[in-house]
Amino acid sequence: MAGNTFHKLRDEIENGIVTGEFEPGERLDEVQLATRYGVSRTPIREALMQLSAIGFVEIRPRRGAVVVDPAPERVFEMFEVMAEMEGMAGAFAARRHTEEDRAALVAAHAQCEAAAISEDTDRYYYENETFHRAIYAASHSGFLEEQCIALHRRLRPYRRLQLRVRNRMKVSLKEHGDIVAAILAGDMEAARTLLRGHIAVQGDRFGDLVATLGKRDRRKSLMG
Amino acid sequence: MAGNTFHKLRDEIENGIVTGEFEPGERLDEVQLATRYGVSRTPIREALMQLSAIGFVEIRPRRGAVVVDPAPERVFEMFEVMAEMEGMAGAFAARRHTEEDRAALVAAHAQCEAAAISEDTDRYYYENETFHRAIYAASHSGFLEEQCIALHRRLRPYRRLQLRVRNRMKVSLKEHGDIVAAILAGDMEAARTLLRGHIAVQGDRFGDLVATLGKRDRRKSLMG
DNA sequence: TACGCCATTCTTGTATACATAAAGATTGAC
DNA sequence: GTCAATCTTTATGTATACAAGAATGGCGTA
Repeated sequence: MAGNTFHKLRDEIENGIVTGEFEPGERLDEVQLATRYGVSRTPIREALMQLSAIGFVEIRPRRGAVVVDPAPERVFEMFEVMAEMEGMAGAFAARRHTEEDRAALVAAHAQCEAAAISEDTDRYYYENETFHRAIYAASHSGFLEEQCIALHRRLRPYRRLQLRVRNRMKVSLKEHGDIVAAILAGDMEAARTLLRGHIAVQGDRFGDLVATLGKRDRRKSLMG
Repeated sequence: MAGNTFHKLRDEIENGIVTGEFEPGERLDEVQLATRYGVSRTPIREALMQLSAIGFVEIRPRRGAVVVDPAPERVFEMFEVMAEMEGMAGAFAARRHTEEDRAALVAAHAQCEAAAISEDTDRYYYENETFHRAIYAASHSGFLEEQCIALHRRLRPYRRLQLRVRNRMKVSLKEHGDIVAAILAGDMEAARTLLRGHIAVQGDRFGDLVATLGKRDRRKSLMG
């Protein structure tokens, strides 16, 4: 076994949470995970410790680890902060982007457009992520980039169905276009405002999120 | 031993890093820590795992844990993000503060003023933290509050001498006054801008930080 | 004397064993 | 029949044991 099993396990379990394999509120049994991954409890525990520090799981003393199941208000707060962080990244990008950043942004936007035209939501989801990461990179703040990526991952379980909403892809693409224009024009405040609005949970998307959270709560109450 | 030794150890070690007992770049020997705290290596490792997930320590495979020693640019980036996060909290606070928040803010500001008048930098440092936490609380975003507190802690090793700079306390107090006014007036953008400027590393403070980092780097190079 | 190779030692990473608290079941009393 | 108390069971928390990769020092050779 390579030197850093716990690191791989951390990624593995985190991925399971992010993709919804382990649902919010689900109990994470140490021995069960250990047998599943063919290791002992020790590296499993170390992985869970790391995940608890990031906020993916909660470890209650003597009662084991569960996937964090934040209250709806907390999820809204997280989206709210995400919106501001993206705005921040956009503002920095507008001020600091290089020629390469510009090319990457335009290319990522074009890929999103292609995905939107072919109405391939899965592909759009992927290209959308590339687009946003291009903005983070263009901010030229490695720290901000990391923070954005981390928060983005944490929110992924709550963003799953968003793009399947009617017309969301087209609206999203239009917003991307405006964002690219603002960044390339070096307009910090426009980039900030547009990105904030692009991410923010408001209008229809508010209802979508409520529906998602509602489903989750129903399931939870069924399970006791 | 109570059920959550690793949790206490995590706080203990994190505190050691924050207060400078464990300096950036310092190696954290597992058995050494274990004997020091009178426990086995297991909970020590679990604590270190958590600290590595937050970014306080770095665990290199098969080569142990060291206190993270970020490059100067990274420290600047962290301050930059901190400034924006504080601005965010201020903007939210301006919009959402309640009567109790208002009272807490005014009271915290008064305590800062008292500390400044008595020229007690240690006390001002403490009251200043209370003041900023009052702003986080007034943002009415538990998530943002947590993020701000966490980043604030991470930056503490680099903020140590800041208030001892000539006149910094008076300038800081003046800025606090303007910030309180903006928040109480409900002026989101003024609160944001003022707090951003209050935290940002610029002008004299840039030099102070460079000096601090310089000292650290010199030490590091002496140690190989 | 300097450089490189090998052996020893030390430390980390993982597994297992043991202690203990919480959850669940069973029995007894009212 | 229901509730409660106790015992059993199960899983977590910690310690210890073992395996294996780095670091270190010594030895030999150029």
